[in-house]
Amino acid sequence: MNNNRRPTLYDVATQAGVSPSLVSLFLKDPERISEKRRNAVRDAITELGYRPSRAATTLASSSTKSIGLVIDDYRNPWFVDLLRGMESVLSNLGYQVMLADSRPGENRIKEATDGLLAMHVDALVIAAEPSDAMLAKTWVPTVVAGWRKGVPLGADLITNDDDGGGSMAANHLLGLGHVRIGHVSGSDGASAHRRAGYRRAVEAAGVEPFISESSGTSEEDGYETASRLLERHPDTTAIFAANDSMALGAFAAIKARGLAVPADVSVIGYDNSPLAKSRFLDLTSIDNRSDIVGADSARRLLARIADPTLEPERTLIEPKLALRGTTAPPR
Amino acid sequence: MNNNRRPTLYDVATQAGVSPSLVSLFLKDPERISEKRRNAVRDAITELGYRPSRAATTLASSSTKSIGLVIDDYRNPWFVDLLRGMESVLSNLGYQVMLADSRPGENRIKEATDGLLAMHVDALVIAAEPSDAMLAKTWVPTVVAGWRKGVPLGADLITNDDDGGGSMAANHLLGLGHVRIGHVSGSDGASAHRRAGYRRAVEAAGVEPFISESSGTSEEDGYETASRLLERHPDTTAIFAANDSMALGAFAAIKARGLAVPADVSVIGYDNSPLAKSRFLDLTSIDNRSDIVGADSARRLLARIADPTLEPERTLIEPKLALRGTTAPPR
DNA sequence: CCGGCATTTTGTAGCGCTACAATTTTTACG
DNA sequence: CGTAAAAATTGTAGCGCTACAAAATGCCGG
Repeated sequence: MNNNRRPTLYDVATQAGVSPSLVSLFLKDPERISEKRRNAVRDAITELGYRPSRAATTLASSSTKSIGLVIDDYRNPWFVDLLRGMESVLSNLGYQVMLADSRPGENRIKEATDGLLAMHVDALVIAAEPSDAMLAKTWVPTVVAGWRKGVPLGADLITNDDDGGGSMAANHLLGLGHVRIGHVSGSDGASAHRRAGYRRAVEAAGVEPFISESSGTSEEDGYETASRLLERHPDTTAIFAANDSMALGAFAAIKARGLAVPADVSVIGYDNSPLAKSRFLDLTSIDNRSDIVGADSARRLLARIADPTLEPERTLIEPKLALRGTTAPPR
Repeated sequence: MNNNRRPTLYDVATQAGVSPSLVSLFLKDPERISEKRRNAVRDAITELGYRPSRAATTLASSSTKSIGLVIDDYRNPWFVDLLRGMESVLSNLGYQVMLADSRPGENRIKEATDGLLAMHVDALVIAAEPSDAMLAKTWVPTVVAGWRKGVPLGADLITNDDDGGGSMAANHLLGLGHVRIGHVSGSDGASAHRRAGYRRAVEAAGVEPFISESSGTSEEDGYETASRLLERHPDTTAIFAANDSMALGAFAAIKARGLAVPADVSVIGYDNSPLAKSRFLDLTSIDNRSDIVGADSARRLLARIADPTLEPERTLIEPKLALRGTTAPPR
């Protein structure tokens, strides 16, 4: 760190003996200027340690080539797949993804969104529970990713088929021959859909649903809820947990009762998180394909940036079973 | 989304019947203007759906009240504690933290840093392996958080005492009465320090170190390395893993040999990650107190923002044992 | 060696905001 | 009431960059 002020494009221009416009041109596409000047400018930039000011660029140009992503919690790394999915279509086009989390527990999702909009993102992906008010005057194309309670105005919706995934989980257990299948459910919107799918599938098979509902979605919630379920239905041979963390809690509850997975009780989770993929846990799970959601969101947004008159759409992404070692036929 | 262009401060001023300066004043501190105008401005803002342009604010003012944080990988949620630690001291002061990851495997850490600097962050925390070149002309106060290989120029260093933590882990096991203590080590800088601490502690106790070194730091690496260790030293009664993920891998290796944790083999990890805290895994671990590193980094940066002539410092943060159920005396 | 055209380079005017000095309004008090 | 001091409000000049039209330069055949 040097005590002089940070160099500007004008400093570079002076140093290289060219006009500021030329430096600007260089920044946008070095190929467009003569080799002689190009070298001069490049050298000046290196020598001065110049870095363009994004603020100035943003202000002077209408597009920022960046897309905002609002997530609810960094601790829930499911968003990483979403992010990589977005980047897979955006990076080549020179777009950047900017991330903001909503500071869980503080309902800062509006603030997170505003922050991103304040940075002039060209478009927005909201992967958290949005409110209508938030979306009313966004001024940029927006997609809501994942299942959400509200039906937001003017935004595309790219949704994981949590309902279908719930059925898929239940059908997997039914297919293995289980008939006493409990469901450990959570409190969020996605859980509600997974629960509905589960219920539909077991009822279609003529089996009675056992649902134990929690007030949260954490491992601890999973533990308590699964304990309650096993208490009430000691003959349960399989548990479908609303997400992988809760499945881990269910493991703990099963272990606490002296039972084994999958010998006594099969367990299937949801999200196909790193947890599920772990060699030690080896948890059968439902993969909701966030990477595809991310890529689709990005494509949709690009389309709406190109043509803002496009009508909002709604897309459903099919989940996939990730078969591992925690589910087996009943004894 | 409305098709008109996004409103500016001038639109608000016109709508509220005041000067732009007044609106600017309102934005900085609503208390400083008369109640009458304050209401008029507030109403105009709501009605127009106005959001200040951060780019313009940044450009017009010298400080952006934001601090950049460069991490290596979003998938490794250890950074969350760091982030919260920073926020705990910064939020009250109106500072914001901006995050960028280095896109693991692409060595994009310079790009991440440049991106943050392009946004005019007032200061920088680098929680990834920095290169000297990167830091040469940063123009802003910088601290490097966590242990790193290089000795960077002009930056503060706030370091977890990984060496001390390694000793702490070994001493915990020695204290329980173990004498055949293996160490499953990883490939990064932090691992090297933890390894050195382990070695020092066991040698001081007159016990022979068994170290099995991996080429990575993942769960899979932990599995392979622990398997190798148990192969060579079947009488091992305790394993110290270089991080919690690798500890999970060690669990898998122990289970694969038909042994139990902690009855046959005790396991201690490092990082005190959510994984370790899990009720099911209940893993004894070393907490490297990233929250404190974050808070200290923030404080240090604030001091250097206030007085840029301050000399870089080096601080060591003491780790702490997080005692749980995977360590016990040997049979 | 020149016109005519393509290519490269430059000047000018903002983008939306804040700093700060200047001005106007309000308040306090003799 | 008048006036000085305090409080509230405003005008002006950039911050560092890009867009775009205008100017300069290079290149070609005749």
